[in-house]
Amino acid sequence: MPELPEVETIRRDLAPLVTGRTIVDVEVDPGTIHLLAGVPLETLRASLAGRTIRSLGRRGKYLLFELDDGRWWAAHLRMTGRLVWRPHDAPPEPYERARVVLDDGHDLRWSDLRKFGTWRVHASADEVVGRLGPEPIDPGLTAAQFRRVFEGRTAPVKAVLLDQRRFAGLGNIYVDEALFAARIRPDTPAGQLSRAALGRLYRACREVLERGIAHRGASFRDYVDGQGNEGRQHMFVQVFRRTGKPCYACGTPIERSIVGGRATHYCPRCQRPARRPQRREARRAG
DNA sequence: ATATACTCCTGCATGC
DNA sequence: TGCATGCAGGAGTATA
Repeated sequence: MPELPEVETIRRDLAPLVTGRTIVDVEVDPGTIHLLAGVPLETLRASLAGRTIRSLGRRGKYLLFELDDGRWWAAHLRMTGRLVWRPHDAPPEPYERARVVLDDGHDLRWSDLRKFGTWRVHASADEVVGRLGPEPIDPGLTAAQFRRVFEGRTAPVKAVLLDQRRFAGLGNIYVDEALFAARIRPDTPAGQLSRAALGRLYRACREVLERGIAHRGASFRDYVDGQGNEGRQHMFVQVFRRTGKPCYACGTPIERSIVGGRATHYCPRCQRPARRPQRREARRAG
C-alpha cells in the first residue's frame, strides 16, 4: 500500500536513474484496462516515445515524470502497484503489466497484482495535483493551517486524514500510526478535537511520515522500492495490524474496528475517547 | 456543500 | 481435503 513515504522512496531511487533518459517504447498488457483509463495505448505511446525525462517528482501519492515537451506523465500505484528499474533483458516481474523502455538498456517495469494503478499524461502538473490538499510534511504548513482543516467537521478524524483533498499522502498505515502517536481515538469527530490534540496530531503526522521515509517505506505485502527491495518501516509500527497484541506503551491489547470504511487499529487505553463534546468559547474569526 | 457506499481486481486467510 | 466467503484499502463515482 504505497503511501507518501513509499512513493517518495521510489522517487528518490529512480530519479537519478531516469533523469535525462529518453523513452524508446511503451508496452502495456492489453488486459490491464484500468491503467490507461480509456486512453488508447497508441495515444499514450505517442505522448511518451521519443520524450526525454527532465525530472522525477512526487505530490501526495503521485509520481510525476516531467517530460521535455513540458507535459507530465503521472503514475499512481494505488494498492499493489510497483515500479522498478531493470535491465531490458531481465525476466518479467511478477504481475508485470507494463514497461517503459529507456534508451540506456533499462526498463521501468510496472507490476500491479490488482490492476488498480493509473497512468496519465497531462499538459500541466496542476491538472493532476490541483485538487490535492497540502502535505503534512510540507515545511510551510503551519499548525494553525493544519488545525483549520478539522474545524466544524463531523466526519471521524481518521476519515479527514485519509481524504486527499484535505491532506495529501497519508493512507491507512500512517493514519493509524499518527493517531496513536497523538493519543487520539480514530473515530473522534474531527471538529471535537481540542487545540492541544490537534497540536499533537500535527507533530505526529510529520513524525510518522518522516520516519517512514527514513526506513524506506513499509512492506506489509506488496510494496518494494525502485530496485525491488522491501522497506523496513513495517518492523516499527505501533498499532497497524497488531490486533490483539500488547500495546508497546501500556500492554493493553490493540483493538481493531472499522472507521470510515477502513480497518482501524488503536490502543483503547492510550487513545482515550473524547470525554464529551468539549464546550469551547465562541472564538472570534481571526 | 458533506458523508457514506460502492466499484475496480486478485490472492490469501479463514471457516465450514 | 475442497470450496465458499470475505478481506486487503487507493480513490473515483454515485447516492442520500
